[in-house]
Amino acid sequence: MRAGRETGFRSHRAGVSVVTIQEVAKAAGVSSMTVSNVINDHPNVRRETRARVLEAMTRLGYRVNVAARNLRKGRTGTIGLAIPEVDSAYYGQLAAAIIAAAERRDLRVSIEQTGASPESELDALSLSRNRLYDGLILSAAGLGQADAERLRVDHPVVILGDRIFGGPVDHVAMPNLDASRAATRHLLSRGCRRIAIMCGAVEEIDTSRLRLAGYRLALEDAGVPVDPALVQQVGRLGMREGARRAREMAESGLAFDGVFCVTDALAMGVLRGLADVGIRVPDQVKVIGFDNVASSEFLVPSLSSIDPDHDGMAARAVDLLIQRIEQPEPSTRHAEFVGSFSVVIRESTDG
Amino acid sequence: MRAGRETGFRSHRAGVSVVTIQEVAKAAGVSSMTVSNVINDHPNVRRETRARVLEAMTRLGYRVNVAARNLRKGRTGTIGLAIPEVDSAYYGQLAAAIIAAAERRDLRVSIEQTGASPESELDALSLSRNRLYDGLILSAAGLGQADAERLRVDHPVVILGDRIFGGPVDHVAMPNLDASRAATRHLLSRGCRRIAIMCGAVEEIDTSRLRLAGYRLALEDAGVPVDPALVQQVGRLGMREGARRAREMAESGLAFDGVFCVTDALAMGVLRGLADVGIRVPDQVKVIGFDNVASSEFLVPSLSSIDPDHDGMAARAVDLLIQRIEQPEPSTRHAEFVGSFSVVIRESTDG
DNA sequence: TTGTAAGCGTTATCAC
DNA sequence: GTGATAACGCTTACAA
Repeated sequence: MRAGRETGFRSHRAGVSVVTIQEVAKAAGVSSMTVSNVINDHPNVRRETRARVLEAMTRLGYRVNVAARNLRKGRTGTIGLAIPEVDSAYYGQLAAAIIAAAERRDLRVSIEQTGASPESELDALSLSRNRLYDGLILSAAGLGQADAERLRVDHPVVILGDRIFGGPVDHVAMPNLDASRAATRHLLSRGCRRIAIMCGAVEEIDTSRLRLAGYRLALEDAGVPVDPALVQQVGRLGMREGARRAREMAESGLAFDGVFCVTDALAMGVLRGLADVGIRVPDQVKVIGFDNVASSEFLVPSLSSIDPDHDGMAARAVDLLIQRIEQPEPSTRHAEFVGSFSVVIRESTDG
Repeated sequence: MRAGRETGFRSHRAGVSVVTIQEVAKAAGVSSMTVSNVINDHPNVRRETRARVLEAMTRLGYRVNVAARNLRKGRTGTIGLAIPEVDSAYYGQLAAAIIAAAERRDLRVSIEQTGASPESELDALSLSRNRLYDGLILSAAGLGQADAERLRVDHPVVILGDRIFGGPVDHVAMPNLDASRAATRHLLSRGCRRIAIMCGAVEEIDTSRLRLAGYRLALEDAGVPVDPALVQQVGRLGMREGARRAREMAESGLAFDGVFCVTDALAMGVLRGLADVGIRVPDQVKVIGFDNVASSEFLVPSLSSIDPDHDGMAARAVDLLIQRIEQPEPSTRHAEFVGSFSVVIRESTDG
């Protein structure tokens, strides 16, 4: 294991030597502390000394060992972001917003994919508690209200999403109810009276349940009866499911003149499914989605949608996490923040 | 800094105690080594001892300190994946494929966004060399052939992409030339004779240049002259640029009956742009993309595309990286792997 | 302005 | 099967 300590070299792997701060110090004729001070831009180093150290660092090819630094500092400068999938437009955009917000606060972000399983989400939590990250932003899709207590950890965590409210953690949520109500109201304002909603299962408190509630409120506001046949629940909130269900709805003879989809992915599928069966959007049926993913603007017809304030939510989540990291006051009450939204009107409802 | 060592508690942050292996050891009446052996599932621990240790661990709420372990082991069990953007369908799918491949090899993946800037890409490289990751898969978009030498590092790196060939690193590339030739040939086979290509600037060796070369070859194969007016270079390979340029092409009076777009994002934009000016796809113009992103199947019309073997490329990249990690033979020749592809025919070329 | 000493929490080594 | 010891490479605290 030891290989020529005297020579000033140690190796982890055959043939590859690792330069330490000590070796730089020896080469520059200073102590290791001075090297450390140079690395960390501490003021109390003479220009000349600094130059000598820097020269030695370059010459030897020195690289900090982040693991050692993290161990010593008890901080990593990195936060974890756990999302269900990296290959979805929505979570991609969310991740980009979080990265941007964290960067402004000099934090790195490490993205972790959970596949929406409760186990993986708890794993991510563990890793964070294991001091791999200074804190974790968890976009919960697998864990539910019943698991709220498991989030009672002595480590900074912010929950993003709609499955856990009032838990023992800070929480940033979407404006589900109001936004869905507005989306449905928009369809009503365009003359729709038989408005379907396409959502996921609503056993738990989650995105689908909240958005369904908004839909119902809007219909009640307008005095339009809620027809259970128009509540279409699908297994996954993806394009394939949206397309298939839209075709089924049309072929079953169900009468509808509008569809509110709880995600843009579903809505993209619906546009496709309606095209398959020759239903014209927006002439015969109007469609609105939720999330305003980047591609919605470029679909044919372009897709009306709810634009949630990704950037605002991301900034808030990062802020909350940083607060917890810097001042972990276990007794502090936990924040619940709900983002804002706007209705983006495009061709799919503009007929 | 020290807070009641006697009580068995130490704290990094006010009010938050951190349980160490030592404390578990004391509580279980064993040495810290035995605890370590239990944690790491070493065989040489008596069942009874193991039980006692596990009980103490649970009782005290022990969590490994990953930083300490990484420092001691010289390994992190994590590889870095540096991609230009996390909010693009293509890179999202690529990341998902890499994560899946790495998971099969018991490696975690940390995703890093570079924004396609050379500096960020070199940053990612540094972090990896700083032993934050065991190795790095770098999807280069900012660095070019001229920077190849900067990749000569004593640390495992695999380059993914088309901007650096024959560099001092392992390299996994797309089948650009053949696939573009096949895409163009497909348009020819559907009767197109005035085929435009939409690509990025081609100053350097990169995706656009290689795909343009494939396009030219296919035309030459078929004896169709290459009209420079049909080579449309745009600034970014995104939807917005595709849409704008398609409109401009149509409005300028340029005659074309097919468009080969070097990314599906461009192609989505083109479909939109052509719709804006009332050109019917595929009747008047046929369109084919490249990448076969998930949404292409659901567009109206659905988009023909080149399906690169993401999974195969991802698996290969991870394999190569693992080889380098496990047996860092600096002298080994560097591998160049080119993936396979298939042409996926959909409505946009099927008229 | 610079150096000394100690220790962050873990695991490899080797002795028992 | 278990334990004592010594690092891993770095930075905080304090002394010079």
